[in-house]
Formats: sequence, structure tokens, C-alpha cells
Amino acid sequence: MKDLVSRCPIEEVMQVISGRWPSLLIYYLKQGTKRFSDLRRDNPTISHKMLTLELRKLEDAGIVERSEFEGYPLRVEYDLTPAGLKLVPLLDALGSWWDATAAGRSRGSTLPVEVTE
Amino acid sequence: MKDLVSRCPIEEVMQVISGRWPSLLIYYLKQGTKRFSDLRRDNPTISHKMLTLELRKLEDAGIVERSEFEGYPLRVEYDLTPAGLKLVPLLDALGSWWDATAAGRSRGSTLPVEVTE
DNA sequence: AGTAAATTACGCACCTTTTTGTAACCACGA
DNA sequence: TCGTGGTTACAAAAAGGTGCGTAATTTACT
Repeated sequence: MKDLVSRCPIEEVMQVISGRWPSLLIYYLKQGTKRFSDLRRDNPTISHKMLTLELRKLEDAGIVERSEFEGYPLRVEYDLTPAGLKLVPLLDALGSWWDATAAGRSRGSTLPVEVTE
Repeated sequence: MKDLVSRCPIEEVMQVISGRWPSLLIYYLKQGTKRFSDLRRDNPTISHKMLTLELRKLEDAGIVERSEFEGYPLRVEYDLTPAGLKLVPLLDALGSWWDATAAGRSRGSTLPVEVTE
């Protein structure tokens, strides 16, 4: 994903939050400060390479803050920035929208979805 | 992107609206009914393969409605569904968020970013 | 009148590009 | 030697592009 210069802010956000990991990482970081290894434990199927890449991307986007502490085994902490925190409800809104529109979709899911409308 | 069964609605939405095209297609469809070739004109850099794949995905997600008309050269129309329309303001909100947090980011943009720290 | 070509919205096969995974390596100190 | 938080190189997988084929009918040319 080369940094194609897009005229549209929506395109730009999507470049950052698109994909499998960003929303998950934001979700876990919302719970509070996390270390690199915490995030790997939270999400065991991400490779360490992906985790570093995605964290870097979120950091560049101003969503995540990285704090490095000197020491024995290097310690690095990750947090959501204030901007990142503001993003959370927007993602939640998407999730709610998805649930709300679930009726229209064809899913073999076992969960009976009750819709009044 | 195999249909990994995710427990989280946000993950599921992201699977649908992630990537370069969905937000753009939604943007253009918001302007009203569009035909396949209209969408290609709106967005000249998408290939016909991608356009069909993405439209299919949005259709499956209940965001886009496809209407096929019998005839000479086959005619197909695409529209946002009511659910799709409800998605629009959520994407707009993401765009606004991006613009609002623009100050924190490091861009080679010509706009002078003033940082106090 | 007869033939050729264009049109629309794709599907399919092949090939290239991009993304992601894997494994090895780094420094440091317990 | 292990654990920390990485980087790098190489390999595998996934995504995406290109071009051809298709239907049925109109239009264009001769």
C-alpha cells in the first residue's frame, strides 16, 4: 500500500484502519497500557513482524503512542493517544451498524437474530 | 481474505469496508443509481475484475443492491441499500476524525504543522 | 441486403505485484 | 539460556491486473 496521495480523508483513514489488525489492536489498547508481548498474547495469531508493522502504522497515524523505557530487557509500552481514544466510538458505531443490518445478510449463523423492524 | 469467523462485529465490518475501493464505491453510489460502466468512469483506475469483486462483496454485505435488466446489451444498475445509506454518515465521521486529528501527524504536506512540544 | 463491429457486464485463466509468514539474528542482563 | 522488542532476508500466499471470450442486439459500412 504505497502512500498514494488521496484527496479524500475517508480514503486516508481507511488506509490506516483497514485490514485485520488495526481494529483489534485498538480494541485491546482501549483496555489500557499494553506491552508488545501483551498484545501478542491478546492476539496469538499475529506474527511479531505484523505486530511491529501495524503498531508503527498506527503510531504514524497518531492513534497509538509508543513509550520506550531504558533497561535490562528493553521495555516498550503502547497506549492509545487522545485521538486514538476518540476513534474508538466511531469503530463501535460501525460494529453496531453491522449488527443492526445483520438481518439483511445471508449467514449460516446459529444465533437467532431478532429484529423488530 | 478467507471468511474467518470472527466473534467481533467490528472485525466483520472491517472485512467488508477495508481496502481501497469500498469507501470510494459507496461514495459514488451515494450520488444515486450507477451502472457498472458509470462506476468505472467514476474511478478509472479500478479494473473490471476488482469492480465486480468489490460490488459482489458489498452486495453480500447488504450495502449495495444489484438490479439486472434484460436487454440488448445487458444493463445492470447499482444502488445503496437503506443499510448502505446508514453507513455513509459513519464513514463521514471517520473522515472528519481524520481531518480533526491531522495536526498530530507527520506529513510531507505543504501545510505547515505547528507543534509546540 | 449482408457482413462486420460495437456495446454491456461480466467470467476465466494466466501472470505480476504486494502482503504476510518464517526463521534467524541482535543487544542486554538475570 | 531465556526473554525483551525489535530488524532483516527469504519464501509463501494473497491480491490485483490483463486480455480473451460471451450474449444479443443495434449501428456502420459496402
